[in-house]
Amino acid sequence: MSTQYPEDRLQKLADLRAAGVDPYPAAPPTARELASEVLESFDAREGEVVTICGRVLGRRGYGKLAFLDLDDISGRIQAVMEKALVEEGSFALLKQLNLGDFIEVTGTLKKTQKGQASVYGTRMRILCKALLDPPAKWHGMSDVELRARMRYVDLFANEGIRPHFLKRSAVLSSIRNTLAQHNYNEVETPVLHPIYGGANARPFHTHHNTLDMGLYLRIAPELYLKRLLVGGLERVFELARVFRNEGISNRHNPEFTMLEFYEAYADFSIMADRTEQIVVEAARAAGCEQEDGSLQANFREENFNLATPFQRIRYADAFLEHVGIEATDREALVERLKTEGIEVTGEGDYFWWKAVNNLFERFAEPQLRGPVFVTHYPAAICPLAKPSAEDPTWAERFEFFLGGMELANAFSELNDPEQQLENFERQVQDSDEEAPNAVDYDYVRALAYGMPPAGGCGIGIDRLVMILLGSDSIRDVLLFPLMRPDED
RNA sequence: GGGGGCAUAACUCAGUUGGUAGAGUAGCUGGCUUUUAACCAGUAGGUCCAAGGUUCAAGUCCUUGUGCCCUCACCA
Repeated sequence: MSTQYPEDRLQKLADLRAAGVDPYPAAPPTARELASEVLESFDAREGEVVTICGRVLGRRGYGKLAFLDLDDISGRIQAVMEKALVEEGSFALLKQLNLGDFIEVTGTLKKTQKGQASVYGTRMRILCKALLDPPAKWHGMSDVELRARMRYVDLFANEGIRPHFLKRSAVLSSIRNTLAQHNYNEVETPVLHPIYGGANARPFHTHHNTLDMGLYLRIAPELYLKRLLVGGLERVFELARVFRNEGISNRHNPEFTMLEFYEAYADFSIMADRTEQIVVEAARAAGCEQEDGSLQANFREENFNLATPFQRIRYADAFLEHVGIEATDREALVERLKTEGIEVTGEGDYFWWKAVNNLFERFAEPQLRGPVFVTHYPAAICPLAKPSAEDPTWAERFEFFLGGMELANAFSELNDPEQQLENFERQVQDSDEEAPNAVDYDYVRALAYGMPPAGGCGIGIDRLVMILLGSDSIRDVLLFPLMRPDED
């Protein structure tokens, strides 16, 4: 990107400075009011003098009269600059004004002849001179690549984008509120991990110079959060940015936000209750509430009713329904795996169930529109979950599906250090390159000091926001999705 | 990584059969005291993504590369 600016802009800058006007004044404006607040109370306040600050996004100029549209976080208000009314020098500033500039207007609240509530300026001050033109006012900036690369332009040039992203903020606040209701504490754990774990994913590598130490960007905060349970922090959560060195798609970004929360003396079914509440409150915060009080999300031309309680079905039942075979019918499964071309890549339960789960993902998951909790996953593929007491074939685990996507994953946390060590060692032997690279012995030692029985849950926040806001692509809910560098 | 598509002015887009590059908006100059996509007149603005190739002639056809989008695979 060159730093060539249009000559006329540079000329205006020079003219302003020659006239003793600072195009980038330092002093913050005082007693500034928001556009929408002024407009809401306009009738009662007509005749009052107010000060408005904002970006000029519209201008309709006449010889001795100009209408300016000022845009701020709250909305838009029209300023009218009438030569007869403004103080010496302010009107001349209009000559140097461009769309995109930030200005401060002080003036009287008054309606125009057409009845539009406006600020009739008596004084105008340039707060920031823009050197580049905003996009065409009518079409805005619609190229998806440009919008993502230059989100700073997208946000002011396209209507509805700021409210859209503010809804994501509202969802995050709502999540914090919901967890606070249950006495959770927000914590921060390391992003730089010497050993990566807590999920199956390829990590990003990095390096610390002074310690001459290889590090990974975390793929999940899970193992650190559970160390906190060992330490006696009974209810903790982290809104964690995590990093996975994998493909990019309309539902994958290399860095994304995962909520993980852990609760001592709880189990996976309590985590399902929490998840349900978090999703419902988030939907309310995102504006999914309808006139009849119901919560509806429209995602990819499909409607999802978020009425509680959400459906809960067992993995084995869903498996039978959609795959057509009992998940424990080994003979029939061997046949089916063969016809589907799914290989069992090793000896033992883990590899067997991995292959079986492949069938589940292929045939059952696409049918799970949600909201639905699928419970009791095969224990062999749940290295961090506690096996069910009634039948250790199944783990106390659920995955939550909504909009055809897996949104959450939770279990009763495994707190048997010897079992955990065994699971870790088996994972490391797995030839799968996404499996953890080394046994986290420190985590096993932590468990050996005793971790209370607990439930834990992870929710993919970006995907939740996609569904609640009806965004087809994860890039539409990320302010700055990862892009290849574009030399221009 | 496989398959398909797109790339032209700051922005949004036209560009015919291969024949000298176009519009609207924004910008600039001038006019205008009630507009709200203001209007009127004038003016300026281009590495047609990049590099090759075919051709008398390429924005247009071919090859390769780059970026983005869609889709499949992997994942959350």
